[in-house]
Amino acid sequence: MMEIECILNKHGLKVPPSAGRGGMYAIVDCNSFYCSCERLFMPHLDNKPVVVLSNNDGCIISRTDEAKAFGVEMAGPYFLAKPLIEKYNIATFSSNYNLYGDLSWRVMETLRILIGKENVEVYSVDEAFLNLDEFCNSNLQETGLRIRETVEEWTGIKVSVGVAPTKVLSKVANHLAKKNKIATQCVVVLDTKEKIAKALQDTPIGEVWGVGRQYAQKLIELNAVFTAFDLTKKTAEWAHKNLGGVVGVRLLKELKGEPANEMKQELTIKKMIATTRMFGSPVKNIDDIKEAVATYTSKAAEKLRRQHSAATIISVFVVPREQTHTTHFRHGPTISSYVTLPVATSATNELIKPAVQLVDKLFEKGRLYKKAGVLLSGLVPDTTIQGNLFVTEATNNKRLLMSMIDNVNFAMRNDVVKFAASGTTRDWKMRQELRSPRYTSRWNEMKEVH
DNA sequence: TCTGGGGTCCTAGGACCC
DNA sequence: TCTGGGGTCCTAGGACCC
Repeated sequence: MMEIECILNKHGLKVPPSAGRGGMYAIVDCNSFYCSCERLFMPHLDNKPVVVLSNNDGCIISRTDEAKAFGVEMAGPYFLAKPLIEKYNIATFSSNYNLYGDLSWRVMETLRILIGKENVEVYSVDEAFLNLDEFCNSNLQETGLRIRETVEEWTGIKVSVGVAPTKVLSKVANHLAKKNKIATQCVVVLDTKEKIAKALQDTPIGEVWGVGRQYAQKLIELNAVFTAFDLTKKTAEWAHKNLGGVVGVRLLKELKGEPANEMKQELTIKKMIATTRMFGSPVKNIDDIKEAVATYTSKAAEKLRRQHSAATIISVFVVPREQTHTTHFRHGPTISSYVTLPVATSATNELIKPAVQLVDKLFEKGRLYKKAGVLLSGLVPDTTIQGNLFVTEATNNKRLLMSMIDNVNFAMRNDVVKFAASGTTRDWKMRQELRSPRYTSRWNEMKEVH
C-alpha cells in the first residue's frame, strides 16, 4: 500500500485537490481480457490471433486485435466463424472463469493499491472507474501511463485508460485509446473543451456508452444524429422525450461534461441473483430439468449467502427448443413462473423445494428444452430477516451448515459437496471442450516451469 | 345512480451494460 | 446440428387506498 504511493509521489503525480479544474474520472479497461488471460500462460500466443468462446462454446466473447483483423466478429456464433478460425489457425479456448476471476482480482487490487481503495469502482470483470480528483492538477497523461505500466508489470495484463471529466466521456476516451493503441500508448486524456469536441466528432452515436442498437437506429433515422457531437446539440427536454427519460437526460449531461453518474460504493448488494444455463444438448426428461434447476438453485443460493442476503421470491424459467428453423437467430419464448416464500431464506434446501415444484408447473411432456434458469429476488439482509410467529430458532443452525458447505465448495472451487437433488449424472451439463487449465486456482493444473 | 384527485405499491416489459 | 450469462434501471399501467 505504501510502496506505490511512493512511486506515484516520486513522479510528482499526486497533488492536493481543488486547486483548479473540476474532478476527473478514468476508466481502466483490460484489452481483450479473456484472451489476454489465456496468453499469459502461453507466451507463444503473443501477437498471434486468439479467441475465447462463451459457455457451451456458443459464440465468441473475446478476441484479440489479430483475430479481429482476420474478420472474426465479436459475439458472433462460433460455428459461423469456424472456417475462418481454422483457415488462419486461430487459437481458440472455452471460457475458464476461474482463471479470469483470479486475474481480474489481481488487476483490481493493483488499482486499489495505486490510487486508493475508496477511489476505485469495479464496474465489471475487466473494467474499473477511478476517481482521479487527487491527481487532477498533475499531468494526467503521465498518471494514466503510470497506471497502465504498473498494472502490466504486476499482473501481465495490458489495459487501456481513458480520462475525462465524466464517466461517459472517459468511456469515449477509452474507445479512442483502444482504436489507436500505438499512437496513444493506450492512454487518452480529454481535459480541454477542444479535445472533447474533437473526440465526440470522431465517435459514432452507436459507440456511446448508454446508446444501444435501438436508440442508435432511432437517432440516426429520426433525428439525423450520427455522432456523439451531434447529440450534444440537443436539449435536456429532447433527451427526455427521445432517449429513455431520465436516463437520456443523464447521458446528455455527461456528454456535455457535467457529471451525472457518481462513483458507486464498493461491494454493492445485488438486488437480484440469477443462475441460468443452456443445456449441452436439448433435454426432454423432466427429471433432468429438475436436476439442472436444483443445481442452479444451489449455485444461486451460494451467491445469495456470499452477500449475506435472503430471498423472498424465487422464479424458474425454461426455454423450449424453437419449433421453426430460420436462418436468423431469435430467442425462443421463455416460460416462467415464480413463488413468493412465506419467509425470506438463504437455505439451499428451502429454495430447492419450491424451485423443483415450479418445474412441475412449467414442464410440458413431449417438448424439448434447451435452457433453464433460476432467479432469486426480493432480497433482504440475512441478519434481519423478518420472521413470523411460526418460525422457530432452528434456522440458525441451518445457516451454520450452509456456510460450512460454502467454504468447502469455495476452497475446492467446485461442487464437491452437493445436495442430492442436484444429481450426479448431468447429461444436461455444458460442453466445454476447449477449456485451458485453471492455472491459478487449482494446484494440479498449475503451470510448470522448466 | 352518480363519482375526483392524489397517492402508493406491484408487475411486466423494455432498454441498456459487459 | 451448432448463437452466453448475469446484471441494472426505468416506465407504464393496474390495483388499491383515502
